[in-house]
Amino acid sequence: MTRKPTPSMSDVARLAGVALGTVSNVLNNPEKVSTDTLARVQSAIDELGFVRNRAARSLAAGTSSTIGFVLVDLSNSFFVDMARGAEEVAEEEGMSLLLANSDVLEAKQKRYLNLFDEERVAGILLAPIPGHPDGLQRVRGHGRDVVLLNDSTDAKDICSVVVNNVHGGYLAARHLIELGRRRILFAGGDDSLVPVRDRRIGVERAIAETNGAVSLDVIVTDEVQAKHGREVGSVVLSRAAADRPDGIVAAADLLALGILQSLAGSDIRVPEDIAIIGHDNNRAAWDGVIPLSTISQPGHDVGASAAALLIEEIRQPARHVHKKVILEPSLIARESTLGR
Amino acid sequence: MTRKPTPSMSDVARLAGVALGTVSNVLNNPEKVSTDTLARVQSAIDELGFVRNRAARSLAAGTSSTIGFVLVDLSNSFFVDMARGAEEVAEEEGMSLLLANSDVLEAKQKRYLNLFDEERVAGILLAPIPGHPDGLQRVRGHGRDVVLLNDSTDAKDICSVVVNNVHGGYLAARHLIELGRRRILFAGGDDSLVPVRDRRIGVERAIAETNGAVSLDVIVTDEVQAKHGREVGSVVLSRAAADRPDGIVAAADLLALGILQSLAGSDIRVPEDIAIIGHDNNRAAWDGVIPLSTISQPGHDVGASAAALLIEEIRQPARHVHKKVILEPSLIARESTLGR
DNA sequence: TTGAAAGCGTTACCAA
DNA sequence: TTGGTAACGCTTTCAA
Repeated sequence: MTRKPTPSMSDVARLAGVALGTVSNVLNNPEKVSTDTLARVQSAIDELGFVRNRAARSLAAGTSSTIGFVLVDLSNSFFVDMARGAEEVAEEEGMSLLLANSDVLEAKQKRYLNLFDEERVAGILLAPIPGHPDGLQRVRGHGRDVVLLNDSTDAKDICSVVVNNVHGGYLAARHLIELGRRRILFAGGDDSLVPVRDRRIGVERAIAETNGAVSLDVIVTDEVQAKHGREVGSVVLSRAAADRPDGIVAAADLLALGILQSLAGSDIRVPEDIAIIGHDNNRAAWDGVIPLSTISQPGHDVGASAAALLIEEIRQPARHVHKKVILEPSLIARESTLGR
Repeated sequence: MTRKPTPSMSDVARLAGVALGTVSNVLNNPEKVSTDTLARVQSAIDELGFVRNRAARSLAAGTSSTIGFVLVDLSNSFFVDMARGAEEVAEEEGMSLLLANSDVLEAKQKRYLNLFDEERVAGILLAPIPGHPDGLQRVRGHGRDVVLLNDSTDAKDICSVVVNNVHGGYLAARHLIELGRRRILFAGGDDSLVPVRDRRIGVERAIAETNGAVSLDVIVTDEVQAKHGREVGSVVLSRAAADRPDGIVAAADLLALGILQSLAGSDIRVPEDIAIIGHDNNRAAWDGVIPLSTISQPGHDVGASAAALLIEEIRQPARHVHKKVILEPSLIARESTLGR
């Protein structure tokens, strides 16, 4: 099979018997071309199977219409939601969104940031490795527009969109308190995980508002996977009934799920004896045997706002003002707190 | 903030006091440059904060080192696994992988296929919308190399990597049979979903091998979500005990999970009374209260093989032979069939 | 080893 | 409205 060289605009021009610039106009400013020239060029394009060369295009025009999104973890539906939200906005605005997964590896994050930089994309969305917005400064230094998702920086010259995790923790605790729970347990990782720390702070705030009517206990886990939740469950089970909590706020749904699992093997009933609420609205959570109440992250909106911010920055650099957008999570109550 | 224009190679050349071609050599053939010229150019690059322009690069060189992966559904971990597998291989081979999510929408699939085509990527990986490898022929026609994932076509001039779903169904049924189950139920969507159909065929094959010792019953669901599984559960519960299956093969894990949920509310014990096995090894499955046995899709390997095939095709078009690679799924037995 | 110059396929401008 | 032509930033000969 002989592979014909890809036809170029000049091939099209020759076949249609017009000048090169005219072909360009047919593609980019069709209204500036007479009807029959347009038709002639169009059929030449079809006949040749011509496909625009974006490399040449963006080189000549000095602009690109694609946005690069470097995200930390595709296995986490929160980030996939962001991608979807960003994609919708980008599409509405006539831009395309390309994804790169850093997979929680600094080296990859740096590589892809650099790739998009070399690619001269119109702008970059970055959901960085927690606490590692590396390479960001480099890219910023090159004048490329960047918006941070689910993370923020002290730098004032960059937009970011984050979720109010403090409020998330607060909502979770309030929910349990309103259901009449008086001995609350917060389970989560240590303070190095900022979202976890914020959620705990929110919980503490809700507890404080009760003026001592509700007690708070905290168990710090190594991570926030189901496995660690099962460990929390064992600890709870090992206590005398009177010392057990009647409500648990877990810093993540998988953690909550683990707790649910270990409690399922005992005579403790959920939510009658212990109500449980998690965070993130993972699919794993609501598809469980006991659907888990949770604090839902507005992933879709995070992505959409970030993309909107980025596009504004790209299109109106002069009037654009850098800002930090804070989105609110919301409560989704299911069986693990409400019962059937 | 005044935004300096991005420096180019000629700026670097001027600052370093060398010719343009020398700078290019420093970047691409450093061994052809004397040590001190190299150092001088390097420091000029650093001083200016120079970043290669890939558009110009690929335009001039006529080649690209990025691969585009258009995938159908980022919410499905199977495809995310493929992306990860493909990324690993691409990275080893010095290429970058960019992702685009078609989100089960034909229009988007076409758009992104076209984008990568215009971008003149080195090659394209496509995990198409089931039964809709649209736009594929167009892209292929332009001479771009494409490899199909989790789908195949009659066309002989294209590589594809698929999973042997018939074998998956067979493995699932064999597992139940070996555990002593004699009344098997297969639950899944209708035949328009090829993977589901294939799994059913595999189950039928395993049943046939028993020469009538094991019976098969089939329930066709609208889709394969947890919700539909709960419906299947109700049907089973509504039957007289003697008419109930003692083993269920579900075409997907979410479906199995739904069945598990509705059975949990009854006095039927899993797996003592009914053993259940799903398909796909979704996280939702193994994080459940009763860890679900499942047939695991080799997503990672599908992605890795596809990327390897694509890169071979890109690098050695002459000696490359198009092939269809069939990967085998494997059994992961957990509590829902084995018990504790 | 280094330098100079010819493309690569577009866009954008100016003249016709 | 159309045609011609100079960039765009790089790679790749070919000479020096």
